[in-house]
Amino acid sequence: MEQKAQILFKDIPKFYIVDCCVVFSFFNDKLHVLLVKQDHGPSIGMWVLPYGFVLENEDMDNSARRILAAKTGLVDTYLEQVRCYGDANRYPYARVIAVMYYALINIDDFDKQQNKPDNIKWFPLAEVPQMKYDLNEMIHAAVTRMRYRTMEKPVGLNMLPPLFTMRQLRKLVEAINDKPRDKRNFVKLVEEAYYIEKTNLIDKKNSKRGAALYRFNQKLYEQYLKEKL
Amino acid sequence: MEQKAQILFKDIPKFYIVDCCVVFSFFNDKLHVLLVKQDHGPSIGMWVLPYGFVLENEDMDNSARRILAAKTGLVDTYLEQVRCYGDANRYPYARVIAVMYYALINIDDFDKQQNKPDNIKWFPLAEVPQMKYDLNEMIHAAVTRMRYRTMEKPVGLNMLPPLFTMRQLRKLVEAINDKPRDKRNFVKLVEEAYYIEKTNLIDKKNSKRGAALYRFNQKLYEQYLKEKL
DNA sequence: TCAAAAGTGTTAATAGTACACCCATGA
DNA sequence: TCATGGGTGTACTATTAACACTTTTGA
Repeated sequence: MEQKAQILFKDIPKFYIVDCCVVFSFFNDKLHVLLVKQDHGPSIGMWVLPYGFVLENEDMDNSARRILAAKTGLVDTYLEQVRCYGDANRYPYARVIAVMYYALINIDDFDKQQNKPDNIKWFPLAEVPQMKYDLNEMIHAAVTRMRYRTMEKPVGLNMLPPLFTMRQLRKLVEAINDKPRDKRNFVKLVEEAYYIEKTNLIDKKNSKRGAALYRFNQKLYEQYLKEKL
Repeated sequence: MEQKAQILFKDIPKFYIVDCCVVFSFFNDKLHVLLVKQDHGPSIGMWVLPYGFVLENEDMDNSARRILAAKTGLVDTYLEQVRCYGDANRYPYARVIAVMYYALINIDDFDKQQNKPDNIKWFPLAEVPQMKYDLNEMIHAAVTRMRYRTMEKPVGLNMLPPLFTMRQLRKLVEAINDKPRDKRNFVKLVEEAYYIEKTNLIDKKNSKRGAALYRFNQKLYEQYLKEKL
């Protein structure tokens, strides 16, 4: 294989590749994005997206998972590639092609982690600072894609704990779409999505009266998908 | 810059990058995809997507345009990146990362071109052959994205001539969504999208009575977008 | 006892779907 | 004169949006 490749790929240029992650979480009724303060290199002191080089023999998606785990400690997170940024001059120090992913994580899982890097910080989406290169554009593209995907599939639940109240869910949807929802209409909407099942459990942390806890049911979701056809 | 890069990027692996194009056109009331019969290399004789290596100092999108122009002769085509395929073993002869685009072209413009390569062929979408690697998956992803995009923006018109009849437009939409439309309801839909303006011109090629020709009006479209807010 | 969040139905407006006949023309 | 595709309106259904009061309970 190596010899064949040498003939076929003679004089073909090669490129550095980085995976960039736009990591979303939800708390204080707001979407947040995780940024990293650079501690070396030409952007030292600047906020950037978590990134890392793709390695030899490493699937590109796995590379993104590795980079994500390095900053958050989390594995098995929801991760989706958005697109690739390949302009010749996007990064001034070398030709580096960036493949951008977004991840959806539950902030409780993140908070539980030990030994988190101290150069990371959650920014509310509306307060993300101006960054270098095309990083702000990346976040914008990630938000757009995430919005679309959360309408199409219930992946937004990755930003909530396994048990959540109707209020939490509504606030999440409001934050994702940056638009308030009528409380009663929202309940009806969720009831139609019957794969979000009401449990007998009551959350007493956020109200005196207590609120019913709901959870995602995978089996019911598969049934729901079949019925929708 | 080169010296700095040598320090920063010491021991970082580099990769070959190809752009792949899923080229769509519309004729005989069907969507078609352009495939290329390989005339060299390990897949000789097989149908593949038009592809080519990204060059040094070439923006990745421009690379896709160059590749597209080589097969179709067309410039200024509608082109959108879909995503990047980066599994370590996706291509067995070397680590090659593919960035996939789709293009929408008007078949009349294509047919007008001189000196077209003779190893290319239009396949109706339903008759695309089984191909090597992840190429069929790429087409599927391109169709999905193209469907979504054509609902969101009138980019599907790139597959019609500048002047088109209501029937052509309806057949195009039917082909894109693989679903028939009621003729009368469709007219109402297009009338609401008032940026598709009726001209005084009549097409007599496809019917004895003659059919009104419509065209896209960019100014009206911008106005429409403003009003939609 | 009262503040704070939970829970709960009905009506109006809008958007989408179903459906069938006459028209103009060239062959 | 007739076969072919062009053109047109109305009624029904489904979906979405608007809207306000009562309940529970811990502090």
